[in-house]
Amino acid sequence: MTEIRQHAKRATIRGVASAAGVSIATVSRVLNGRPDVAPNTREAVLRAVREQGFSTNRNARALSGGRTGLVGVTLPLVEQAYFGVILSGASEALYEQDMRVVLCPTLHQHDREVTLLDRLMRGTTDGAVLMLPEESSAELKALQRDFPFVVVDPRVALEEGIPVVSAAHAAGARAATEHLLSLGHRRIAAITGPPDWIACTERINGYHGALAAAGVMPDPALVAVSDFRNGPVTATAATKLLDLPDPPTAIFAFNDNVAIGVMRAARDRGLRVPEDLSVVGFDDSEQAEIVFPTLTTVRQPLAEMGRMAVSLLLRLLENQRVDALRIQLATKLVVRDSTAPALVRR
Amino acid sequence: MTEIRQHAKRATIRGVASAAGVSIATVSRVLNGRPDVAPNTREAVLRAVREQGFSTNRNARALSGGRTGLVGVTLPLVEQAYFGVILSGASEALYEQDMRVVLCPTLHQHDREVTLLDRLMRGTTDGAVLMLPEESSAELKALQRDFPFVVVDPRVALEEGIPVVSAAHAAGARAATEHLLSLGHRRIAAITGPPDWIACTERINGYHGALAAAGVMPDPALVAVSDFRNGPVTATAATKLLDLPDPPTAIFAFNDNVAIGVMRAARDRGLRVPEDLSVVGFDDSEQAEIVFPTLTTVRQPLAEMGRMAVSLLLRLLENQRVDALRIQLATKLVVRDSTAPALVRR
DNA sequence: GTAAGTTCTGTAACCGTTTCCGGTGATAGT
DNA sequence: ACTATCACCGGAAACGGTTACAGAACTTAC
Repeated sequence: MTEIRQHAKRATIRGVASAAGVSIATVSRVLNGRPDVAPNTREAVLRAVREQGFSTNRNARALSGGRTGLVGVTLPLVEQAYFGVILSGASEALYEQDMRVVLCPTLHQHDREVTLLDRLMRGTTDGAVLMLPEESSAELKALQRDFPFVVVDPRVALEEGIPVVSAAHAAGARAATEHLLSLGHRRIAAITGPPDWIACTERINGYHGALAAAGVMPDPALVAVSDFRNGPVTATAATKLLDLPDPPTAIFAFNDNVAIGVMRAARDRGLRVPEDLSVVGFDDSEQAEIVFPTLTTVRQPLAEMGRMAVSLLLRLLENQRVDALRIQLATKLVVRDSTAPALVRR
Repeated sequence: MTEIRQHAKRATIRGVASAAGVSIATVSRVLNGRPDVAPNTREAVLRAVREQGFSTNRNARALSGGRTGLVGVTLPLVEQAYFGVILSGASEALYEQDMRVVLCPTLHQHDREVTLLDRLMRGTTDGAVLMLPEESSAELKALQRDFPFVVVDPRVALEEGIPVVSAAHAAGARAATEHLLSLGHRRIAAITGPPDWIACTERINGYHGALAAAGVMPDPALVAVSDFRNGPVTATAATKLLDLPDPPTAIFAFNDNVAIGVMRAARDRGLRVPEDLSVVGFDDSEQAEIVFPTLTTVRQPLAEMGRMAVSLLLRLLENQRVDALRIQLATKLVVRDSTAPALVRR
C-alpha cells in the first residue's frame, strides 16, 4: 500500500537515435517524414522507434516552434446536445489529423478582459473553434491579429475577414414557412430566440420572405420572443400567441426546445397538434423524433458544421490562402407529424 | 489580401524578469506561488507580469518536469447526451483548477495494441478520465503502472486498485422494481443492455433482489436484451415480451432510450402507457421529461460523476493517499407519468 | 565582533524536440 | 585529376520554463 507510484520513463528521441546509430536530427527527420533521409537509414530508425515504443513528446515538439496538435474549442454549455454534436464533428475531424480538442467551457465569464479568452489558448493550442462566442465583432477582430480561429454559429454579425461557418438560417426558415403556407396556413406565428442574435434575425428574414412571396401580410403580433429553452418563457410566449383574438393556426418555433414547449402549452389548453395547431421547430435535435407527435423541423447539419470549422481552421493554420472565409451549410426541412393542413376557418 | 499573418510575439518569463529587475528563477517562483520570495519582490514581479500580459507557456512548463494542466478524457461517442453531461461535469471541475480537458474519442478502434491508448496521452496529459472504456481489466491494470487515470462507469468488473466512479446501479434498479411492486405489479419484465456489462448485471441484481424480497419468483422469460438504443433491437425485445402468453404489466428498461422505444412499441400495438403497461427507464435523460407520457426513471448523477472522477484524479496526481478508490454515487428514482397501478388481472 | 543561521535571490543545468547550417562522400562534368 | 553538385547526415542552438545548488545580505546569539 505504501507503493510509491513511479511511472516508467518514456523513450526519447535520443534513445532511438543511439539505438539506430544515427543522430537525433535524423530521427526527427524520419519522424516528420522529411524526404532527405536514405531509405535504409529511415528503415533502421523506424525499427528502433518500434522497438522502444517511442512516440514524440508533444510538448517538446510544441515548444520547439512546431505545432501543439491541439485546438481549443470554446462552447457555452458542453452538456447541451446541440453543442455536443458540433463538438463531435469537430473532434472527429481533428482526430483524423492526429490532433485533439481542448475543451474551454466559457462559463459566461465574459467579465474579464478579452485576453482571457486568448490567454487560455496561446501556446497551448494552435488555433481554436469558437462556438457561439459572446465576444463582439471588434473583440474577435482584435484576437484574430494573433490567433487563428474560426467561429461557428456567431451570435452577432461578424465583420468581414473573420472566418465563420453557420447554417443557412434564412433558407431554412423560409422552407419551414413555405411548408406551412403550402398546407394552407395563413396566420403563421413565430417564436424567436434572443432577437439580436443573427441566427434569429436571419430566420425572421426567411419567415418574412416566404410570407411576402405568398402575399401574406406579416403581422407583428404574431412574432413572440423566447429564450430557446423549453421553460416558462416559452410557455408565456405560446400563451400570448394562442390568446390572440385571431390566433395563429401554426407556430414556427426557432428551435426544437421551444417547439416542444409550444406543443405542451397547446396540449395544456386542449388544442390538438397538428389538427388544431401545426408546429415547426428548428435544429432537428434528437428530441424531435421522440416527442409525440414527432416534430416537423429544420435540420441543421451540426456535425458537418464542426467538421467544416476544423477543415477551415486547418487550412488557416497551414497558412494556405483561404478564399471562402464564410461558409453556410444548407439546412433541410424534415417533415414529420406536427404539421397538417390548416382547418378551414369558419 | 496578401497580408502575411504574423502573430505578435508573446511575452516570456525572461522579459518579465528583466522588466522587474530580477532573475527568471524568481519570476518562476512567484508564478508558482512559492513562499520564499520577499513581498516587494513578488509585487514587482506581479506588476511586470500584468504589464506584459504574460501567461506561462504550458508546453514549456510541461516539458521541464512540471504538469501539463491537461487531462485526457476518452469517451465512445461525444454526441451522446449521456456522455456530454459527464463530460460537462468533469470539464467544469477541471476548469476550476485551471486545467483543461483534452478529448480523445475512442472511435471503437480497439484493434491496435493497448499502448495506443496511453501513447495518445503520455507527455501530453497529466492523467485521464476513461469513460466506459473498452479495455479489459488486465489492460487497464497494466496501463495504470505508468499513467494515472480513473474510470467512469466501467464496462466490466475492474480489479481492485483501479479507481472507479460509477452509479449505484443495483440500488437504483432495486428502487425502480420496488416502485413497480408497490403499484401492485407482479409480472415485471426487464430489458437489459449488453449482458456482460457490469452496469447491467448489477441492475439485474437489484431487480432480482427486489423481486425476491417481495416474494415474487423471477421468470427468466421476462428478461430481454437490447442494445441501449431506441431502435429495432429494442422494438424486437419489447415485442417478444409483450407477445408472451402471460405478458408483463410493467417493463423496466435499463436506459431511457430503450424505455422510450418500449413506449412506442406499446403504443403501436394499442397498449396505453401507463394504464395497460407501466414503463420505467434508467438515466433520467433530457428525453424523460419530454416524451409523452413523461417517463418514470432512475436518475444517475451524471455531472456529479464527472466532477467526482476529476477530484479523484486530482488527488491521485498529487500523490495523495487515496483510500476510497471506488466511488458509487447514489441514484434516485424519479416518478413521473409512465407508471401506474397494475390492473387487476381477471 | 564573529559564527551561525535565515531569508532571499541568481546561476546554470536540464526537459525533448525542431531546424539551421555546415560537413562528408559520392557522382558527374570538364 | 579537380571541382561542382547532390544526397545525406550530425552538431548545436534554440524553444520557455523549473529547480538544485550556491551565494549574498541580513539577523541573531554568544
